[in-house]
Amino acid sequence: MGRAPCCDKNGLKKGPWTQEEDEKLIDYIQKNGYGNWRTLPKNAGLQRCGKSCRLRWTNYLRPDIKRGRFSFEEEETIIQLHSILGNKWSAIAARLPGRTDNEIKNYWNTHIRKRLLRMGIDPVTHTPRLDLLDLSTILNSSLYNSSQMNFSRLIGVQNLVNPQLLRLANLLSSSQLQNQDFLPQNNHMQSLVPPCQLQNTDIPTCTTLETPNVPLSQFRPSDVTNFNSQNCQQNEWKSNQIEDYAPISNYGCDYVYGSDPPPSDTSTFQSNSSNNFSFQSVLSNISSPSSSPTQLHSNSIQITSNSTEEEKESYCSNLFKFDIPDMLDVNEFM
DNA sequence: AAGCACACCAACCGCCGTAGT
DNA sequence: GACTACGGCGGTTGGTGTGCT
Repeated sequence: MGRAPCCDKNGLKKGPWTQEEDEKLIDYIQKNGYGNWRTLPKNAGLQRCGKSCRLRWTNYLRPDIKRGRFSFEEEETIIQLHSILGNKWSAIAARLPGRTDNEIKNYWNTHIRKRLLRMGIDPVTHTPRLDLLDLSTILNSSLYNSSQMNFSRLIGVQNLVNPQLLRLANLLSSSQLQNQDFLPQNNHMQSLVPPCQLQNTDIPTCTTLETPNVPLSQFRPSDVTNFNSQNCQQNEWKSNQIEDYAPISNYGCDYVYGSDPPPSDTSTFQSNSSNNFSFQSVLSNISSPSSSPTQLHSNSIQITSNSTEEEKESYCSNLFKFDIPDMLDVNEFM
């Protein structure tokens, strides 16, 4: 059944808060704390509904709220977290001390989202907006028909493939995804999209660590862990080809699965004997935005809170790229 | 100066999950 | 299990400010 409105329409004020109301609310909470929002306005002498009081407190009056412009580090953190969490503003806000979900949401919608759109990047999927491949191409390809098909492998190369297709592919293969051990440790790249299918576009692509729209809780590091490069050479991938298609977002992907804690140098894509990504380390990296994110690229631009939109945009272009030092490293990753 | 369009952001709305009865 | 109250969340709205013509 439907719920009653959170507040009676009789006599309860709406709209912008006055200074007097703010003072009443602050004074009451300082003396009594905030527990029962339902009864708080009455006790505090406010003609507001509890919901309105809670919102005013959590989004504006709370003493630990940091006001003012977002720093570039904060902005980058938001982008990184959004690529993983999606529109989970409260979850993102939890990683940005002093910022509220509402503030982050507003900032995303008014600044970051527009910038990404200008860059041709879908702010929802964090991938280029153009559909690079149509479904029939994928479904008719050896990729789909392969008896050893494992779409989860594509997580590591989803930068090469339309994410919508990957979603569908993952859906189709959901039964396979229930089994973490189905993937043998050899012959991994057998069913990857051949480069010839990927050369139809020069559009730089980017990706997120997580398959778009797949809840974080459903993401299994093993999907990526099982992804390695032994058969990469079969596909005759060349480093220049990869550069054409592989500007994956850094998004913490600098780290190597299994290398927990993360290496201190996150400036380039890392690869070591484990050939693994560490999703945990990704998250821990994200939680530590102080780790000099502006050093991600050698041609990085010095970004400050005073940087222009163009400078930020330029930097964001780099943010959506992987550094791929050479073919060897890429193979190790794959 | 007036009118318009756009940007920004505080606040609201409606839905959902959970706990209590 | 059904119902209700409540807190929390994400999407949206609308008022205000700003810049352009």
